[in-house]
Amino acid sequence: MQNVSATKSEFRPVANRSRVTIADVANDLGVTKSTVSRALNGYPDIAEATRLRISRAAERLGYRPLAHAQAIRTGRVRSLGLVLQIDSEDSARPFLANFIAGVTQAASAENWTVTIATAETATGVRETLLRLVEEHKADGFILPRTMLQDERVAALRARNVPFIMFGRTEDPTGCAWYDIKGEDAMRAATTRLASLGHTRIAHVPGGIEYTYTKLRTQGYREGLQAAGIPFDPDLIGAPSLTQRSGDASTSALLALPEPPTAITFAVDRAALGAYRAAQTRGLRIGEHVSVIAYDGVPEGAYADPGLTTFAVNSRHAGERLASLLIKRIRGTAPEELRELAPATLVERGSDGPPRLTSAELASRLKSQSRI
Amino acid sequence: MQNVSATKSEFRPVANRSRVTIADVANDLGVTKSTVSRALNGYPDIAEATRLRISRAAERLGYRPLAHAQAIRTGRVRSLGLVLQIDSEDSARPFLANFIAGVTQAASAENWTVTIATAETATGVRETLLRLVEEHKADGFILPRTMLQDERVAALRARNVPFIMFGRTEDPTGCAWYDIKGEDAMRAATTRLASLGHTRIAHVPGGIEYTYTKLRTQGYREGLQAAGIPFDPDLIGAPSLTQRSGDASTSALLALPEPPTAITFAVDRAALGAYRAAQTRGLRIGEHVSVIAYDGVPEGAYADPGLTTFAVNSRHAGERLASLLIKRIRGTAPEELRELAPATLVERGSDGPPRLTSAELASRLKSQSRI
DNA sequence: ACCCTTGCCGAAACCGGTTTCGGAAGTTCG
DNA sequence: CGAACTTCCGAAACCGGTTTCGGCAAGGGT
Repeated sequence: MQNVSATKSEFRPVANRSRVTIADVANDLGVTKSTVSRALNGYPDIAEATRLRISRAAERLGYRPLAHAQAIRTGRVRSLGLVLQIDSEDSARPFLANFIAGVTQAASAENWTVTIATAETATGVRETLLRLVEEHKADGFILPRTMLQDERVAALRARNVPFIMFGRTEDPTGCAWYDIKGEDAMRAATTRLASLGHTRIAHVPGGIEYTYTKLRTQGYREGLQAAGIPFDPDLIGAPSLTQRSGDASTSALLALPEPPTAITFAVDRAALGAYRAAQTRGLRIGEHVSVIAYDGVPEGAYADPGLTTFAVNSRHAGERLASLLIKRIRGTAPEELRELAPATLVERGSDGPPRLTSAELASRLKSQSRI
Repeated sequence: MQNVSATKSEFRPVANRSRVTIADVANDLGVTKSTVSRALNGYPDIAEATRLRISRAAERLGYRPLAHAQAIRTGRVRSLGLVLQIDSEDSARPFLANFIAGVTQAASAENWTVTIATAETATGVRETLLRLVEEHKADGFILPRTMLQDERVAALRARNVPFIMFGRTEDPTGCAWYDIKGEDAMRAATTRLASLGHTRIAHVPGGIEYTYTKLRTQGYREGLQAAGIPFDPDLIGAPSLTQRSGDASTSALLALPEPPTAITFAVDRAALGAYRAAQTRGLRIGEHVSVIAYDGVPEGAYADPGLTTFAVNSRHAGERLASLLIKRIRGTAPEELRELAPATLVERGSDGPPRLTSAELASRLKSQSRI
C-alpha cells in the first residue's frame, strides 16, 4: 500500500456513514437488487404484492436512492441548471430571491435539485453553461432574460440539451418558454394614461438587447395607436435600468420643448429615478407628471406617491419554469411548453389626470431653470 | 422485452451523446483505465512521462470526467450546498446576487458546483437540508445568517456533515465560520457620532434571533462606554429589518421625552426608513438627526443625503465561504477555518454634528405635532 | 551473482444503482 | 392434456469511474 495522500489533492469522504443501499433492502426481503429497483421504479413486471412489500421495507429501513448512482446508468442527475449573469451593479436583483425560491420549490416538489452558477459576462455565461453541460451537472437549463439573439440558446440547441427560456427570442424553433406579457402591460399603461387625458406620453425602455424591451416598446406604440395619439420618436427616452439612469432619462424628456405629462417605464427601478427628477424640479409625480412602470419591486410601494406598476410574480414564474423544464427533460415537445402570463396592475398614486398641459409644464420648467 | 414506458414515469436521456470516457483515453494510448485514472488524479505511482502522455491525450480527446460517476466511488459530488430561507417579503435580498456570485465563482475555480435550495420556514430549511444530506446532493453546506442557537448547526454536527457558517454562534465547537466584524463597525459608528458631539445616541437592532444582532448591539454599547456616555435602555429601538419598520422604530425614538440626535442602525434598510420618519417631521437627516447604518445596500448611495454606512463585501464573503468550505470538506479542522473581516466605512452625508440638542429637538417636534 | 527494494502499471474488484435476458412457474386454450 | 402464453423474478451485465492488489523489470547493496 502506498502513501497516497501526500500527493493526491483530495481524500476520502469525511463521513462514510453506513447508508442503506438497495442491496440492504433486497437482502432484508430475500429478493434481488434488480427486483427492488424495478419495484421502486414502477416497472410493470413486478407483482403488486411484491411492490408493496418492497416499498414498505424501503420505507422502514430508510432507504434513499443516491441520485448520482442512478445517474451513472440513467444519464439523469435530476437537477436543473441555472446560470445567472451578475454584472457590475444593477440588473435582476430584486426578483432574484423570489425567482430562485420558485424554481427550487417546484424542483423540490419533484425531488429534483437546482444547480446554480454565475458569470459576469455573456461569454462567461456561455462557457459556464457549456462546462455544466460537459460534466452533465444538470439535465436541462433555465435561461433567464433571453435576448433577441441569444448565444445560450444557440449553444444548447446545437448540443441538443433541454432548456426553457424566461422570455422569448427571435427564432423560436425548438424553444420552450414561459414569459410575462409585458407588451400587453405597456399597451394597457399607455391607454390608461391616454384615457386619463394625457396626450404627450413618453416611454423609457429597458436594456436594448433583451427581447422584453422590444415587446414592451411595441406595446407602448400599440397603446398610442389605440388612443389615436401619433407616435413621436422624441418621446422614447434613453434606455434605463437603474434609478440613476432613470433620473437622467426623465430629466432629458422633461427638457424637451414639448415635454411629456406622462411616462411609461419598462422597468420600475428606472421609474423610481423619475421621482428624483421630479423632486429636483419641484414637480409632483402623479400630478404634474404621471408615471406607470413595470416589474413590481417592493420599493415602489414605499415611494411617495406609491408607484403604479404592472407587477410580475417572479416566484410563480420560477415555479412554472422549473416544472416546464422538467417536462421538457422528460420528453415533451418544446412547442407544447410555451406559456404566457399577464402582469397584474397595481394601482397606486403615481398616475392621474394631467394637472398641467405639456405647454404649461414646459413654461413652468423654463421659469424654474432660470432661478 | 416488455413495454415499460407505459407505466414508468421517466425515461431515457434525451441526448445520449457519445461522450469520451476514461476507457476511450485508455484505448487510445494502449494503457488501462486504472492507469489513466491514477495519472489524472495525481497518484505518485505513475511515471512522469506517462502522466504527461495521458493528460495530453485526455486533453486532445476532450475527456471530461463525469462528476457523478466519480462520486459513486469517492463519495464526493464536488458540490456545495446552500439552503436559503426566503420568507414572505423582506430579508437578505440586496446581497443575494452578489453573495451567490461569490460562492459560485470560488466553487467554479475549483471545478465544484453549487446546489441551491430554498425554504420558507426554519423547519423547512432543516428538512431541506436533511434531504440534501440524505441524497448526498452536496458534500458540505454554507449556512447563512446563523443564529445564536441554530438548529441547522445541530443537525449537521450530529450527522458529521461538513459546514461553514456565515456568522457566528453561541457554541462554536466543531464550527468553521466567516463573518464580518459588525461589533467593531457599530462601536466605530457610535464613537464617531460621539466625537461629532452627540450624546443621545440610539440604536435600532436587527432580527433578535441572529447572532449578528447581539454582536452589533454589543458593539454599540462598547462605543457608548468608550465615549463615556451612559447606556439608556430607552434608546434601544424596536428591532427593524425593513424600511417600513425602520420608519416606525425611528418615529418611536423621536417621540421620546429626550429624543436621540443620532441613531445607529444594525441594518441599512431600516435606516432608510428613518429618512421617511424625518421627512414627515420636517427634519433633515445628517443635520437634525444623524444616522449611521450597516450593510452597504446600493439604495443608500442614492438616498438624500447619502447614507453613511459600514459596507460589507458580500461577494467576497461568498468567495471566502466557498473556499473555506472546500477546505473543510477536504479535511482541514474547523478550528483552523475561522475568518473575521472588517466592514468598511462609507462616509456619506447622513451623519454630522448635532444641529439641535436633544431638548431643542424635542420641543421642535412637540410644537410641530400640535399643528 | 543474488536478494531486496523500488518504480510502474495491469487485472480485477468495487461503488450503488439500472437494465437486459432468460427461465421457472402459472394460465389459457385448443 | 399438452402447447403456447403470461406473469414474475433472478442472474448477470452494465454505467464510468476509483482503488486494491500483485507482479514484472530495473536498480541497489553486499
